Amino acid sequence: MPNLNSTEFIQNEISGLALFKGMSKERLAEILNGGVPRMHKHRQVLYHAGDEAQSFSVVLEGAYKLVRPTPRGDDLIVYFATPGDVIGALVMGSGKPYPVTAIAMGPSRCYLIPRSTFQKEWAGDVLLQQRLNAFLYSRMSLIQDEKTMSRAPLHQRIANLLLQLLDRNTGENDQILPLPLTRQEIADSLGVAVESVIRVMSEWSHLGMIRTNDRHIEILRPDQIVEIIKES
Amino acid sequence: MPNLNSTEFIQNEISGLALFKGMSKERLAEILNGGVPRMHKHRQVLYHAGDEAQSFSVVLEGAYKLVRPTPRGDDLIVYFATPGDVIGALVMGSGKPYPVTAIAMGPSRCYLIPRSTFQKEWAGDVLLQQRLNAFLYSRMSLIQDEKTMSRAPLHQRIANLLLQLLDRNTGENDQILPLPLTRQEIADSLGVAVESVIRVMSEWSHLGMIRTNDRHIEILRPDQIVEIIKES
DNA sequence: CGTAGCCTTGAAGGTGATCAATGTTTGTGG
DNA sequence: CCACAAACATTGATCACCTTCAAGGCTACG
Repeated sequence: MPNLNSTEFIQNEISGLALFKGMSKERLAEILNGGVPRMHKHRQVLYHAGDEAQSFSVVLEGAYKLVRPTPRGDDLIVYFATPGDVIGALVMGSGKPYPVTAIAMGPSRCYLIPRSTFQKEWAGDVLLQQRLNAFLYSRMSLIQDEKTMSRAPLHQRIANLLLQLLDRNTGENDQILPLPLTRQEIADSLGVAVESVIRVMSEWSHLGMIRTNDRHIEILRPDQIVEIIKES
Repeated sequence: MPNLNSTEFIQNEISGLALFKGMSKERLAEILNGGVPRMHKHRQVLYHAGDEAQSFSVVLEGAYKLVRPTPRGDDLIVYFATPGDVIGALVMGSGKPYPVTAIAMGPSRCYLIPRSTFQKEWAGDVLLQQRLNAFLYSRMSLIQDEKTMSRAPLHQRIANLLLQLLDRNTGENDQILPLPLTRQEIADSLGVAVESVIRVMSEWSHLGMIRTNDRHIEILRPDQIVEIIKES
């Protein structure tokens, strides 16, 4: 950890994100006005569904899951947010409460920006609006992709999810999923029972296609996983 | 049908939509520049998934379904677009081909605007971008709502869909769904088999909860449908 | 008046859910 | 550092729900 002025150091880090590409230092300072970095421990809650939406965040490190409670007790995971993602920003414009709960997956870090800054600086900035649009659009595409497989057998849907997440990998170690993931979370993301997920993935483990080490899933044979999706 | 100058008449009609609320006549003319009204017959295709995205549309009358082909032969419906909706606009910014196929449900009418107008007038307009954002956001909410019910029994998911669509009703006849809908389309929207949908809805028909007349579904007992979603 | 699209019904079968019990790892506090 | 709790992974048995396949009827429309 370099021992820099905290605010300045973080602004340097943030300026590298796609969301802020090509913006001047001065503009960036306005856009981030009033923001603070925040650390979260594993399973710590950033905000609850139903809370008044008073801030939004840029993910810097680790990962957060966006979760919706279901009528039954169990949760449904709507999105996995990884570094560079913005969470909670989409609701800023509407004046409604948060629609989902955000929970850290492993130790994570984000930059938390007050709602007032959104209204003053973000809402009227065409470029930012365009980029938020692009985020929303890609999230929608992911959901639709998965929905398209709703009639496919479970092993295909799991394979699809793993590959989706693997695609987010940046740089080195491109065989390990970029976020710690339990079988329960995979099940919650697909809307199926844990046991079903376990049965599928246990088989893959025995076949040597994947390996799990403390919630970190390694894809040993991506080619075989791809094959699973394609088969009849 | 009043016999007015076509362009002017339609601009009058369009100016009433939420998307363009509060815009001046002059600005509206710029925004709609190069656009043409277009009629579609039942089942006629507005554009195909994979086609180069050269235009987008505002729905004026009737309805369009946005469809994704699945690996198997069958289709999956990702959205029902009704009057006031914009379709194809979200992909304009990305330079990619259309991600879905748009098909008219019953005789329908839309206003088709060239991509160039989007780039010249829409992309740089903060207000329009905000409103497109809001559209995207509400579509996302609908999909998530439905995904939240993925583990619920089928009759609850069908009930949820019907109520979602009933909510779009504008004014009179608030018991009849605002678009002609086949059982096949309900099945394609939920990602289940037609026969399953039929079995559920036939029972409801016999119980007098719904009634179907040439693809127009009437909800006779909304209260009972609501009850179904809540039970256990 | 025939075809195409849509609806219906029945029988058989499979996939994944549920329930229950147990093992394993991680994290916490004395 | 140990003990205990909590979270996570696993396995088996049973069963319900939905799918699939097949056959037939109804209605709209050219």
